[in-house]
Amino acid sequence: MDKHYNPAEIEQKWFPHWEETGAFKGGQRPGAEPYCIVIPPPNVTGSLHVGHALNNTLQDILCRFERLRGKDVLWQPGVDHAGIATQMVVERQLAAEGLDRREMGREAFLERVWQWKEESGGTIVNQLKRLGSSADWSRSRFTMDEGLSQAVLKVFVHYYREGLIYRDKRLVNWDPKFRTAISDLEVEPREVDGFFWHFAYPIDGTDETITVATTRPETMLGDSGVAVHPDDERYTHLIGKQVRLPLTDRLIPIIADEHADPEQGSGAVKITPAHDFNDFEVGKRHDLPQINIFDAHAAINDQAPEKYRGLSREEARKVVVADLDALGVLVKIEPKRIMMPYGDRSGVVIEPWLTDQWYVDAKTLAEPAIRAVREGKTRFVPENWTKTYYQWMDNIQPWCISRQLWWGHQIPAWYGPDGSIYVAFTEAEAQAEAGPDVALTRDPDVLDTWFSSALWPFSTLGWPDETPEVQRFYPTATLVTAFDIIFFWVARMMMAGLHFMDEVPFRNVYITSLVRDEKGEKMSKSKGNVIDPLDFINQYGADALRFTMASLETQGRDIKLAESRVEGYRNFGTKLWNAARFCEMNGIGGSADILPPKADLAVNRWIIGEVGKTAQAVTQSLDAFRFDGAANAIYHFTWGSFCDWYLELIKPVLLGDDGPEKDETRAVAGWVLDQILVLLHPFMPFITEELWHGLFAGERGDLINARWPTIGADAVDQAAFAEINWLISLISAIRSARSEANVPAGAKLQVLLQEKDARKLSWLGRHRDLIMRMSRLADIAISDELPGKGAVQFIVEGTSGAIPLEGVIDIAEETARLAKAIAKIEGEIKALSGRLSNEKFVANAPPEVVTEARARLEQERETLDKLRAAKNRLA
RNA sequence: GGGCGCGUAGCUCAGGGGUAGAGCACUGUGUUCACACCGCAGGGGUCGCAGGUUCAAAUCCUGCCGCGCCCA
Repeated sequence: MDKHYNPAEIEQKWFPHWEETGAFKGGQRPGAEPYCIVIPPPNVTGSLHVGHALNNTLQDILCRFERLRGKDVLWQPGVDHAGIATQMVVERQLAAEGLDRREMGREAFLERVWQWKEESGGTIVNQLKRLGSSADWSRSRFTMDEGLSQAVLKVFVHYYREGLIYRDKRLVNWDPKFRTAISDLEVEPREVDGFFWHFAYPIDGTDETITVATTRPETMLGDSGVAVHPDDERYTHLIGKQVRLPLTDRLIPIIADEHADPEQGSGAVKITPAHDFNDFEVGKRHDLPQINIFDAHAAINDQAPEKYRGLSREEARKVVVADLDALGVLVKIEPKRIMMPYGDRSGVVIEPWLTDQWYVDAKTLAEPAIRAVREGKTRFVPENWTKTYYQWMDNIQPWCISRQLWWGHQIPAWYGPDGSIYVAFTEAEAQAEAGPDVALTRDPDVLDTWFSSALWPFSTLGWPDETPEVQRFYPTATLVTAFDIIFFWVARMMMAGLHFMDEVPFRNVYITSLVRDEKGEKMSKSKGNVIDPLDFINQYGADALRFTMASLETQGRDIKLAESRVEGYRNFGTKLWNAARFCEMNGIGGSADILPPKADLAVNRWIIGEVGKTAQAVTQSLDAFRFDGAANAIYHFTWGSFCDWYLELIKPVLLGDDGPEKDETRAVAGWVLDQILVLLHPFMPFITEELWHGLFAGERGDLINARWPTIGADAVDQAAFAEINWLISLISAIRSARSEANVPAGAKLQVLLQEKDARKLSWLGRHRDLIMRMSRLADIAISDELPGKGAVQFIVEGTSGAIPLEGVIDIAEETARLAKAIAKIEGEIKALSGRLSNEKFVANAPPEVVTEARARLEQERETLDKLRAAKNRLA
């Protein structure tokens, strides 16, 4: 083995090996329980960010864990075509070449997109591989693949025929930059500085005016009413009268509607049904005309007076305000913080716009999806996300699925000259339905990307074909994803899965934490605080990054990712590496056996028990999705128990003469190291696979296919546990006493122990040399009398001890040290005896708590006596 | 306005009625043939505040203060 741990070298070596040997392939263990995770498909335009790194680390931990447990694991990977994002990227490229998609035509443009996808679309997949993701890459899918497109087609047609998809003219969130509709979820409301413009509209046939306030004055060109609250007495007399709308000279009614808030502004509000979601509803209630004054670019169209036509929203606002001011209609302008909708991709202000679009009847589909969670068929972890899911599902709105883009699944709908609609699998079928002489034109729009993502858990497995994978792996076990796509994706998969597969798409939904930067701020490009996980991989290795992610992944709290943690876990890798090297140097190797070797020595029996406890802790934690708990358990065992104690405790045996003790110890040490490698493999796959091979020359296959430990906490040998615990405490106490008395590290001293207990004396006899070695002593003697002056004293597990140090001890300092220990223990005794003398405590507390308190009190009193005696000896 | 969550050691966070924990940072020290990306030893916390429930509260309940997120 190399003297130094070099993550980069190891990682390069093992990933290709695993892929080439087919270790990631699902369906290899026909007799075993299937276990399937579908990857949340990253955007084809994407590159690895910390969110992906976290998410895929956790998925990989689960998959490797279940593989080691013997399940037939399929981690289904793939990539999403990301309609708007991808079209943007390619359009930007075209623009740089002076080209425009509309000029080149749909077909040529799509060819360009595919070309781009082939060349640049694989970036994120390679990055996921660098992380060590053990997905079955040979089955990788793309939402625009032939098979997945078939699934989309089938779903659309079926939904349509069942009346779950329909075409409707409604207000949509219109993105004037991309000139497409987007869904509610793609709109990002932001609070910005704006104004409230107050206008006094003249009331027809009177000298009165009615004042309305608006944050969007230009929309007044499309006003078709003014609303007041029915109970607002200030305006009761005006209801039913007409306003002469300035600039347009149109007459519009004053209506009573509860939408008008008497507390807001003047209490009267202008109604623009074609350009505001609330006003749209008000307009419908009162049958007001919907006057659409914008074109697709959000410029003023010919519904407005000629003067304003062709002006942008921003220009129109200035001109309208100026003109109203000139007419004396402008009452005042009030600065105000207002909420404005922005497109999450385009960053421009979204325009509520009246268009024909396709909708999914989400409300109907949501019902079974809500029920499935309520009945526990799908479980959210952490559980509180269930509420978020219900809250959205209970208030779900029709889902606008058409997008005025070219990149995506084109909607399988054809229109006749009279506007009649034919939805079919093919054009021929539509034609057949329409009749031979009807000229059909296909709907040019494509579907929302999430429409295809919603089918991901079954479309990737081969549906609509009845593939063996669909049979075997649906429903999938666990979905690992972030909370921000519970609505976008999780909910929609639930709906589609239940509708077409008649079964939930996954049993568990594990919602990961959000990764923030070191200071707890959300990472964003504009803030410049984005951490590139690849930097950490390059610097510290994928294993270190993965372990960091796992150990920081606590349920329900954001992750603040600090480089120091990554560095620390790289150090952990180095520590393990060196421990393995030490084993190798001492003839310790792995074995092909999963059960612990026979052991007589207490240290060996002890460490086997510790492995059992650790294996149980890691297993239980992973079963409960407690990634932090699992990572910490294996970390502490490896570093704290194995390296710090076990390896030190067995050194005398290893350095001593050959014989059965040495053989046994080598066998146990090798077995323990094997268990560490298996337990750690889900977290740090590369270094563990490397060591697994480095430590065993024979044939036992790859670690990725090894078997998870079968022992648990029942492997603990109480006698060995007591003995080794005593040993560790004694060594620690001596070390501590030396250190506190500032004894030079090199000084070899004598220790005197006052001990009569036969069991402890036998332990002492057995470990005498070891204790001397590990606490740097020249001699250990049993003595009835302990020296006071000129000695450091300590009490450990009921044993008094002293280290004579003629002339070195500062008596005052030593007295103070003992006094401090006495004071501390006196406090504890006081608290304990206080509790025990409380009748109610003795009567009400569980008996074992009372017994334990009594035992502890006795122990503490004994220690106190010994501490006092030690202090007295100093006097 | 509705919902969710968080305030525990200098920092980052576990814990969750019955002895306050970890990692990092810090301090001292370095003998030993795995490891200075290390060893050994150590300091450091009225568990946000105030009430309540209980024999017992960091933990459960209520209110308040501070911080964050989601939805309207």
